[in-house]
Amino acid sequence: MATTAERPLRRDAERNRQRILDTAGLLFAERGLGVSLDEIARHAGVGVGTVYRRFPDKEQLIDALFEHRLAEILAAATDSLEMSDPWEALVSFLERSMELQVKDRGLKELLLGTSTAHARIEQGRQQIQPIVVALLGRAQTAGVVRDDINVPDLMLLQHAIGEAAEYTREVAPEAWRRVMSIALDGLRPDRRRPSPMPVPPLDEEQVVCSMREWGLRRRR
Amino acid sequence: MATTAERPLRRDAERNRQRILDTAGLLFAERGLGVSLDEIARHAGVGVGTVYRRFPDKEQLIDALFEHRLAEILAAATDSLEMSDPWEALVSFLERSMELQVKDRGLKELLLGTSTAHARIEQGRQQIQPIVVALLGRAQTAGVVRDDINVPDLMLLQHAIGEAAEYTREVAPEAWRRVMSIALDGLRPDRRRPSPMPVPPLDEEQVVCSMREWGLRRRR
DNA sequence: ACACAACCGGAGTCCTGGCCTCCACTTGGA
DNA sequence: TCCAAGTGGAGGCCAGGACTCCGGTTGTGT
Repeated sequence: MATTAERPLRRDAERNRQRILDTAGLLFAERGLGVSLDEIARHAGVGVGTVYRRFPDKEQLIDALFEHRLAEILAAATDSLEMSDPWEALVSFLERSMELQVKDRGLKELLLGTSTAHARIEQGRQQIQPIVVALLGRAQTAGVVRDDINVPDLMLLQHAIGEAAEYTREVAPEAWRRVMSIALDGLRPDRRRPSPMPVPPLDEEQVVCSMREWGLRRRR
Repeated sequence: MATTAERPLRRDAERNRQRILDTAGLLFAERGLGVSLDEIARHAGVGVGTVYRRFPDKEQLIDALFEHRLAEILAAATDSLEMSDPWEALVSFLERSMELQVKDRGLKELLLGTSTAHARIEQGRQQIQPIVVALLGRAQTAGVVRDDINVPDLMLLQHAIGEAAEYTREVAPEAWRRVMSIALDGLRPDRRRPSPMPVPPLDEEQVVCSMREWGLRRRR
């Protein structure tokens, strides 16, 4: 108690705090939660000390940073729930959620990773869960989604598609939509024809590039 | 020239060499290519020096180790090509290939990763490629696979499913088959009903466990 | 049985990279 | 003006991987 807003930061300090938050957001988004605080400091044009003074540990930085990101996914879920077509509703949520995760690698790691040690994130997840249950349930009772799948299947699917996105992110950042399209077609109980592909397929060269990029992204 | 089998190793040396190869195989399979030679030495019950004497660098160890693994995939491909039903042929290859990759994480990394610096692996890949083209082509002209997908799409799918497998590997090592089943249903140009799921879905607890495992597998 | 080249283990060096502390210097603002 | 608040970044600490070296051991040809 009496810890928050003890007293306003000096103006330069506040400015630095914001800079750190901003760059951390960027770096986490494009390289995942693994980036070091030193690196964030360097990119923010600020000393390491400054970072550590403001955020005693990485957890706090992450929590501060991802709260509203989580809220975005929650919003996507509730928005979708309001759509009248049960299939469109589910698809719209899955799509929006994937878009957010593709744009922000850190968010994805937070969503999929260890639950402990991020109370707020855990709480966010638990707000989202029932909505997903509702979305899936509605689609299934409407008969537009096969009923032998459950929510964990959707999670797995999201994770899988997310990795495909990761693989091609440098070369064809939208290619994951093809994978998703295939998966969505696979969720239907029956259908006459494939849904049209949202983006063109990868060509030979893009594959080679993706392989190279991916290879050296995991240091070796 | 005159380098191979210069002279047979002393018997104990040969025994150690084999031990190193064996344990390296195991460790690469379950933890990926990232494991250090020191660790391999420790698990093999052998000094680090012995490892480095026998395999001047990791590349050579890896090449020696994965040549026949690659051959297995190639065999899966050619075997499948001989099957009469074009759909069954494609499915059988994809399934076998995934099984191998799930069993051996190192193999997967090699298949998907950097092409350079592993000439033999690259060559193996190039033997497999045309067979996959044939498998897919045959299925498409037979009208059992939608024709707006190409080989890179299959790669992406494999990568994606592989990650789902990675995610649940400790808790439900067969769960990836559900994802694959959905994806396969998504590949058909049309169908009346979903194919039956090969394994039961994850329950709540398994999801939580997977999240935890996955979280701490990427150190943090 | 003996000698010795081949082989062994693993302590030790070097290096990279993360986390975090400390303190001499700057600066905002009462 | 003055000083508490704030700053930067050198440097300590530690983990862990790659690789070397050498005193000691062992297989083997004779």
